[in-house]
Amino acid sequence: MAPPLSTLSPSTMAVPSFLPSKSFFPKFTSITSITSTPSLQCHSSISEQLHPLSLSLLKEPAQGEAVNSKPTWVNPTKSKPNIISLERQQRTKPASNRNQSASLDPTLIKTLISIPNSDKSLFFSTLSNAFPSPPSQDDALSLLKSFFRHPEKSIFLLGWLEESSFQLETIFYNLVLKSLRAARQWDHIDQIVHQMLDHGPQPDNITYSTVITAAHQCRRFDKAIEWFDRMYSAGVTPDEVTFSSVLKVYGFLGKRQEAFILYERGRAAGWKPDHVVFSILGKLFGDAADQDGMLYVRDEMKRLEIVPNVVVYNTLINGFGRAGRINIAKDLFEEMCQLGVNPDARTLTAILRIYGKHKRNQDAMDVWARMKENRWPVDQILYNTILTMCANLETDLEAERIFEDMKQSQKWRPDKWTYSVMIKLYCRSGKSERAWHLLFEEMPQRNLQPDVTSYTSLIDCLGKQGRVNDVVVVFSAAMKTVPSEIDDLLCCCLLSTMAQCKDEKQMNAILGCIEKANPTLHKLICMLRDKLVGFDEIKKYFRELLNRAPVNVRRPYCNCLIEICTDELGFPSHRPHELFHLGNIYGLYPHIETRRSSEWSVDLRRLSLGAAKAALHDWFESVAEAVEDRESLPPQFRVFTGHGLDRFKSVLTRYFEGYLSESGAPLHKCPEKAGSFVADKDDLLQWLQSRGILQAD
DNA sequence: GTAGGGTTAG
Repeated sequence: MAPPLSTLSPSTMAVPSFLPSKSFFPKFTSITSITSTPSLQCHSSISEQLHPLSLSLLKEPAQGEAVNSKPTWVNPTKSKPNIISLERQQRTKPASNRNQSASLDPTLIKTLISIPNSDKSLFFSTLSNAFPSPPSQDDALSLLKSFFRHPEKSIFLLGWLEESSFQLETIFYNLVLKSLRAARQWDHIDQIVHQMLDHGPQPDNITYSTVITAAHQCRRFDKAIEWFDRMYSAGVTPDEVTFSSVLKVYGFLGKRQEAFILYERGRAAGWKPDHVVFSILGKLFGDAADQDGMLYVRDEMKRLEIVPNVVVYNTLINGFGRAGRINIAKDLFEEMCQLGVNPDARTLTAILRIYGKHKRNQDAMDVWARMKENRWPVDQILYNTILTMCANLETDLEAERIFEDMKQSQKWRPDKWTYSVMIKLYCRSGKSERAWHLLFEEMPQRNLQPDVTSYTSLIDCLGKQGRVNDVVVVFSAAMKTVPSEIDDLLCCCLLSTMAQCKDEKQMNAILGCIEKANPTLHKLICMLRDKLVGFDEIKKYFRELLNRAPVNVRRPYCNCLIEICTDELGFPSHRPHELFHLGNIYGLYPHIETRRSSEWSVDLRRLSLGAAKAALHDWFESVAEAVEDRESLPPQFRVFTGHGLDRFKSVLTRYFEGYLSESGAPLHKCPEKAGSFVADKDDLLQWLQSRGILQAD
């Protein structure tokens, strides 16, 4: 029993609801060493694993039919409808009239291109003069190809050919569509394909794949899927290229399940996919950090005995890196080297980025040495990635050496990305003078326009040093050069500068910057300063601010706001607590409190100082509430503040040592667990009562 | 761009 065509179309595919959202692959593939067994491995295949699933997805048995009955093709007079055509559509060269196919006059093409788009009649008459009799197929195609960057001219030519009763085959329309795709003219494309369906010539696989990729590029994903569906109803079975175009659309939409089901259906029809398909699938799963999906791609290739090429390796290495599976990425990299698949600049960019990000110094240095030894190819992005890697691995001297090399190089000169990495590197270690020199001296000398991240780094660095006036200077420069790029991260750095302000004058200077950068934030700060403004109104503006900010900046925003309210800048004393409460409402501080029968704890690590104080106060209150609610309490309470040798990691602990002893809290440094303070239940409750946080019995 | 499909940086 073959499914009716409509059930083959992807938009009507059922997606089983029991599949987990992160990865829909059953956990069947154990992660095995790739390098040790480059030959085919005997994994149980996913189609075997999903056998019962495929019965419900691939076929839709009639009611009453046993699920395990073997379907038979009962109507031999009709061909079996297929999901995919196993033969790729061949490009056909149209019959050409060799007598008239002399190369076209380049001045004619220039003349035609120079005709204003408003003057269609001049375009037509110029053509008619040049071709008293209809042009050959070859000439018409050459003309169309030379109009690739001039979609209006492509359309004109098509119109003129139609008028000249020229035999227009599908290839002519396909070329026009390509020209329109380059110009991102979606509506025009849609219109032309409809016209083809209505009046001919009929669209073929090349038409549909051009249309699907055009819809993708024009961000009309709904249309991409719609046209894929439509080709089945028009009786055109997609081939591998059209299939991969739509798989890519699914990838962009994050529709992994749909892509997987479509792929499996193609496979079930006997399709043997090529490298391009696997690289699309690899990216699709890699972008979602879906390890099982990527392992599936790898295993499928092994099953089909296809050795990945460099592009497939690149997508998989990137994907496993994104999923945090550094060792698998490393194994893949070593495997490709062993198999003689030469890494290119993108491979090296991928692997070095991963090693840098995850502090794999030794692995990084090893690859770098091999790069020099084997003279592996380099490009600008790879150069900058190596620099970023050095910054991540904190090998600043090496970074400086590479930077100097680049300045001397004729081929790989520093660009704005290079400068951004160096500025960040200097700012991280407090070398604001050097960063300043790069940003305001060297970059203009080299005619490089900094982007916002460089300004943000420098503002952050100067802010931490309390150089408020310099922060204002840098901000003004940013407003002048990149006003449209000023973002929430930069505003966060302005806020943290504000917490460093010594007096009203400094604070007003920063407030002035914030007013220009983000009026909502400015309004919120003014409200926070006004003791008459209530919680609900603060909540409304806070929410508005957070909703507009990207997810990764929301918590820093809240931290910084708590910070400025904590410092003695004239904010009402209850603001930090209110803001911390709001941060909790919006899920910015998850998993801070833990309650076990033996111990309750609060984890203040990774909080700013002010936020940590607010969190601790909040915790004391929640303990008091538990007492009042007669909950059973553990014998011990613990506060984590973290530990470490560097200044950043120990600052919270040192601060709390002072704070806790000043306030007489019975939390004492715990020798067994570094970076934490403990209190006995009775001592803590007594102290909470003495502070009025807990009512006396 | 060879009438259609693939991979890199805060």
